[in-house]
Amino acid sequence: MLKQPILTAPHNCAECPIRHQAVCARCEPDELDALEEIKYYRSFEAGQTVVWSGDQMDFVGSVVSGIASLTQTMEDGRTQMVGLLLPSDFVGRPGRNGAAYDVVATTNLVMCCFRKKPFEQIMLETPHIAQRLLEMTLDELDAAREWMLVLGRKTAREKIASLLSIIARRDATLKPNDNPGTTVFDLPLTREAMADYLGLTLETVSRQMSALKRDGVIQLEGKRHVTVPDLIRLLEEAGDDTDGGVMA
Amino acid sequence: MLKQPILTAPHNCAECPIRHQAVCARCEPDELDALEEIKYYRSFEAGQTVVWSGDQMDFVGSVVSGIASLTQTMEDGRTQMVGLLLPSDFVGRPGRNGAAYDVVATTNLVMCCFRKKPFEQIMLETPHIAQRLLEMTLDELDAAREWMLVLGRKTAREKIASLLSIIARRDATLKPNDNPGTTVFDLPLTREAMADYLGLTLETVSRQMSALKRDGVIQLEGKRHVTVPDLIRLLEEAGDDTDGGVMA
DNA sequence: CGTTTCGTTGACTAACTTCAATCGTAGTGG
DNA sequence: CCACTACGATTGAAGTTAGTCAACGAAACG
Repeated sequence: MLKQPILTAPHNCAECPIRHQAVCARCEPDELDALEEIKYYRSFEAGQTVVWSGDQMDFVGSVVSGIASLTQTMEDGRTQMVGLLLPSDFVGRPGRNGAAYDVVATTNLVMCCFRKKPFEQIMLETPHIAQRLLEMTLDELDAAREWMLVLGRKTAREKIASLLSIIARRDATLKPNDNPGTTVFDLPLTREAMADYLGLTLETVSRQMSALKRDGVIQLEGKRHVTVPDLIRLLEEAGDDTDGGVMA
Repeated sequence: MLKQPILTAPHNCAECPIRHQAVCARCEPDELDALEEIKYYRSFEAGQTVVWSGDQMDFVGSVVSGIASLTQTMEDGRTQMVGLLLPSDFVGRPGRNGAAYDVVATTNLVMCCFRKKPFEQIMLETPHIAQRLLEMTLDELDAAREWMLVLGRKTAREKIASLLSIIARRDATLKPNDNPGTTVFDLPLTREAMADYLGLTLETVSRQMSALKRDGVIQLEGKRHVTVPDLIRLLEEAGDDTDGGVMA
């Protein structure tokens, strides 16, 4: 595994990078104080498992930095990634004890955790938190459903293009546009993780990556560094509606 | 299309069949009164579209009786069902104007609708509603993620068995167990709808239904009436974890 | 410099789709 | 009442896509 720097946790909410996106986004100062009381940071190295499916889970929390994945595994070993957790995403389910999925750190990861019982209590008293959590959950549901279309109906090539689009779009909103139309990013996933996300084998992922490269849809430097010369072209390859409209 | 009786709407919340499962489940009498003010019933015939993806949606609501489906369609016509809405399920998203999916009545359908703006207002003032909606949304998210495993990793035969399991399990909880181990139900979906749900072609659905019948996993009378002599066997065919444990 | 991990590529196979013919039942109109 | 049609469903044969098995390549680590 490539050595990555271990990121350090912020010292308090004021300097927290996800302060205005996470479950605490709408909290007033006094509400934040209540959360500070029950919060602690945890760091994980790439590859570490944060929670095992079925295990007792005594905390909930937010991804502060790094990427984690939610995966389900069948008895015979087939696995499907069912969620990709980016900074500000929420982990855990208030009102339930056992974890439903494995949570694995895909990169080095810092999480802001809240002890579950007190968090549930605070949530009852703090509509701002419950409202924000509802909003985030609805967004996740939309993302999951969009992914169902990818898994159920798209070809291998379209699946790869869809995944790259998502990552490219996210990076495009994060970074200011240096070159208009051109997008550059590093894949945060191994070929195997991509395969688990897309319901493919890693060989098929590799082949389709090579095909997209051969056809000029993407450029690759090393295994992970991707350049997208024409984002519209990539979206067309993904089979998404591109004709000017806002994405669904 | 087979003629079905048009179901009539309940007259008030007290006699509503979904009173204790829907978004209003935890409401106090005075909270129900507020909802009664802004509610109205709508009926749809099997096959009718309730909402078109992208359209303005000026209401939210609950399925009272019947079944509806959420579907996404690509430009070239490929469609994927992304949700199956059963009685008590919630339709629409507070805080968003456009519908993200097509909502189609699969059977005759009665919905309890709330005008959207006032509903959003009531939700802000009524934690019982927001809490229940959060809980329901988390459940739907779990269902969507379970479905991602089905779509991404299961074989055609396992997919069919998974769908039958879900319907069988639902009917088993609804009806008291007449014959222990034996489950009987009517499929609420055409072969094409099953295919759209499972990310298959209708031919493959038909072939695998025949195969499951040939192998004695299910019995068929007509196209729709299904008998499952051994539910455990069906669950094994679905590839689900059956060894005594609680389902994930 | 060997070892490990991740990725690529090739040959072959299996699973599912596509195209097409046929069946059965329910509703329709002569 | 009975053909006629429409629709859903089934089945077969051929075609395509992605999976499987296997060898090899490249970079990083100790």
